[in-house]
Amino acid sequence: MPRRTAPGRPGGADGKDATWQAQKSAATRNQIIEAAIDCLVKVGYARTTTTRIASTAGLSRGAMLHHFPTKLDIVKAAVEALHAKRLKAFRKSIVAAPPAGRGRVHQAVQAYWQHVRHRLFVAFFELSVAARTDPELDAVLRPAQAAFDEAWIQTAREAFPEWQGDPEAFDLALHLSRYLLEGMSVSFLTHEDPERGERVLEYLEDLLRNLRPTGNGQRRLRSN
Amino acid sequence: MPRRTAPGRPGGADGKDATWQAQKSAATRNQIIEAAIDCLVKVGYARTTTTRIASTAGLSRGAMLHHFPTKLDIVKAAVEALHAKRLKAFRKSIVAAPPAGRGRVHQAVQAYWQHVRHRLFVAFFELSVAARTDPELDAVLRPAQAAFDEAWIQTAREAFPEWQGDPEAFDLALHLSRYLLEGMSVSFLTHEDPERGERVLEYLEDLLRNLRPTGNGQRRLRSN
DNA sequence: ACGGAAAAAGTCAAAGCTGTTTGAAACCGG
DNA sequence: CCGGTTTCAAACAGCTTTGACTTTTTCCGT
Repeated sequence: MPRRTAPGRPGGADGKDATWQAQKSAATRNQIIEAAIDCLVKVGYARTTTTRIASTAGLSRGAMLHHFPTKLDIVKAAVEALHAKRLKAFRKSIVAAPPAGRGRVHQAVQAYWQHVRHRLFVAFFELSVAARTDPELDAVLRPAQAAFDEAWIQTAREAFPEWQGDPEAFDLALHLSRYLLEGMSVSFLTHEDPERGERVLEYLEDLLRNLRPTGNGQRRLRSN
Repeated sequence: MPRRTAPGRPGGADGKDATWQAQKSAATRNQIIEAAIDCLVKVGYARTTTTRIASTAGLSRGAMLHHFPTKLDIVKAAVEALHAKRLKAFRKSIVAAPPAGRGRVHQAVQAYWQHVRHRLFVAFFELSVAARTDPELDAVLRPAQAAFDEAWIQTAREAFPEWQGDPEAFDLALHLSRYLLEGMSVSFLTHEDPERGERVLEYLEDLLRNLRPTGNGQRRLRSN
């Protein structure tokens, strides 16, 4: 019977305090994961090499490879950590919304806008783009993304019960906001100066206020 | 006095028919550029190597390097060709819009939607993402992108004179459409199945119809 | 203190990439 | 036909990356 906690398990997972060594191992793994996310943001996926990750984490490549035998193992762990952090941050910002009034939509839009401006989104975005042409990475990212999307939508449903009377409007509002804000964020990331988003953000808030169900299940905005 | 047209100049640029050799040279360069764009779409920027471009173009790497001494030279030529093609395609699709009525907004939205779904947009997108973390590439792409944006906006202004009574509304409509459709396209490129865009496209058309000036310079949609 | 396990570091081979150089083939005007 | 130019192809050197393997150091229970 092994006498020590296996590497990778967080300390205390078996109900007993982990040895210092096991805790140190878990801390090193976390350090590597943080370094990987850092590299994704700073130099993009293509230049996120095992050499650069190890250097950023402050240990040798050999040491790093002891914890994660292949680069894909690091990427898997980074994807998992990334999505957990993003979901946690999103939940936290959503609960800060006022219970009613104009400020509620404003806060929700600002929350998602900050979400897509965050370095964690940049890291995720780099992985997404690389996965388009990398089947191995796609096989890792796709299920994780599906799980994230499911949890994200569930979080939004719970946070905005007043919309559930009109699921169709809610679905439209959710996707409209997501595409628009992610599109704007990507534009600012790649080639635009982030100075012209405010008008669009205000307009989106107006749209969501008009889309919001009024109690009779009917949206106010009508086509010409 | 040189007796032959310099490589790189299109045949007939000096007012005389180019030699067959010069035409062949121009055709080879075009072949290389097409191959580079193909590689960007198929394998992404990071894997678009000189080896792969030459192979796709159907000639040796040495031959290719005779025409473009460095990889950045190929990229520069590809960026130029890409933007010229995208602008041409955009202009062509815009003039197909009906002169008035509901169909006008529909056609304009469909035109831009097809534009951002096209392989040329994918190639441009790959370059954009790579340029975020590559100063050398950014130095090439940024001015080209600025010129493209300028020409694109000018094309839109000329194609939609009825909006010019309300430049603010036009600017909002333009950016709203762009961010939304590019965000949706990027989502479909990277991780989503392209099956849920229709509701959003219809909604965008409604928004644009509501934003369109009615002659008294006032938008119909109002905030709560 | 000791032996075994784990963590850390160093080394190696293979593969691939880029830009440079050299050589061969094709083209063209005199 | 010939010499010069252009296009094409091959070879080379230098660099970087990855995963595997070996060695060293640290840690821990007996």
